Amino acid sequence: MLDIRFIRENLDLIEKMLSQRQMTFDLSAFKSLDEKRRLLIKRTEDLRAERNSLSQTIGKKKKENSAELEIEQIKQRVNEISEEIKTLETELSDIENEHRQLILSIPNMPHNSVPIGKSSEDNVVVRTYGEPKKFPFEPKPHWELGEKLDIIDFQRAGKLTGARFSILKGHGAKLERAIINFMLDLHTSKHGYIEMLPPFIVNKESMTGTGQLPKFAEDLFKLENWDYYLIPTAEVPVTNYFRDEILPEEKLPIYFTAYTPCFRAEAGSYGKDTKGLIRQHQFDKVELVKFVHPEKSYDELEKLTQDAERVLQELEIPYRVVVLCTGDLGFSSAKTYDIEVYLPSYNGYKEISSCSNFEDFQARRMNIKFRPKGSNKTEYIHTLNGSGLAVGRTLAAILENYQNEDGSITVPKALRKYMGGIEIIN
RNA sequence: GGAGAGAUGGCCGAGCUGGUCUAAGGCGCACGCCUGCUAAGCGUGUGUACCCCCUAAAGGGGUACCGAGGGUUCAAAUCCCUCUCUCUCCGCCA
Repeated sequence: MLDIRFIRENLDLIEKMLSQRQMTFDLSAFKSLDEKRRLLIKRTEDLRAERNSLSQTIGKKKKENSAELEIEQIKQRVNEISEEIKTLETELSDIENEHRQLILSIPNMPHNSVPIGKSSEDNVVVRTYGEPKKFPFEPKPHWELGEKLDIIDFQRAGKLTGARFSILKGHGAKLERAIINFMLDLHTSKHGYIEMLPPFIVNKESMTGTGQLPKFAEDLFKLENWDYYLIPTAEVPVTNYFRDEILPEEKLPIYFTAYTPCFRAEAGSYGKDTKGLIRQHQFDKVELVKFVHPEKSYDELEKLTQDAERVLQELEIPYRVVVLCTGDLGFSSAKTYDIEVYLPSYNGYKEISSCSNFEDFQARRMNIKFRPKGSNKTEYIHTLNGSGLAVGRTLAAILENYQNEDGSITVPKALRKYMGGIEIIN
């Protein structure tokens, strides 16, 4: 959410931003609605002020034992005002609702270092790590490797649930667990994050706080008969942890990491990545979340991205980092780096982590502030998050990058102690 | 699931037989004074959101907010209803 006054005073900037994000938005509707709203507020508030002062007068007159008739006349007048207020209030509440929905559906302003572009094709590669391995044989995609080794079962998952679900079995399940533990240990012991295991179900307020609602309801799984949703990412419960709180400045920055399954309906993704583990309705992810001082948030974004990259470095898997252009940038984000892992089955790179600085966009929605030293005023903090990493895609990347000619998988050195010393899956 | 108690500003905490509540008091914080230093003391100021006026800046006025939403009333932190959450006890349960 952007500041209302900022929107009002910078409509031309907003318009430019929206077109850079490839979005259409009726700003003139906002303008007239905003003016109407302010006019109505003024009128109702003036009437309320009159009612309040008349009511006080009645209290005083009663104490002074004034004439009943006089008091009755004032009551009569107040009743008339109240009627008028009631009419205006219904009108106003409709307008307030519409106004709020409009503001909540305006995306964040991109940082000025974000390249301008139309789509993911205009994203800019920032750095590349490692060289894609040259296989002396034809490498297989992870879904073939996984099924042959009987460590991933897509068929029966379809029976149990439906499309875009999978079952990990035996060493596949163990590898998933190993990856999760490896990532959590790395971030807690080397990067200073505090581990959290949050609820996997949250309410509407939390979804609104991080920006999934009201705009992206169709991407979420909602529980029947409850106003609760399955989380699409740990970002939602972890970032909302401090909703409606004022944090002491000396506590900043605060780093959290959390493993959770993630549930995504992804209404708009039919036909994309239909094979394998890449796009599932349920997948595991280790998330990184930061609450930081506004002046430090861009330094923190660089550090957070490096923390996520470190996972792939330790696993010795090639990747590259791209900065998303305005047309590909997420709704709430001011700047995002994607980490893309090398996948032989794609003959290229695939997103495995998305690291974003939301500046005060989420903090304003969630009302998370801090009190700067030497000031009585509060300010919004900045929030960031990034995957550290998507576990399913990491497993896929390991299978594909560590495959041998006979279809067996060499376990990356960093994971062996989490795999009970197993060096080869076959 | 049953019975009871509670939710008030950054924090603690009074008010809860409706009308100077314009939410006491304390702590914390900020500024100033005082004191060789420190501690203590004294004074002043300190919530959020929105709207209006004024503006270079400062400032001034108003409305709403005492867990959330309704209701009664000229007037609600205070009375009534519904809901949420927390705590205590009982029941059930991995």
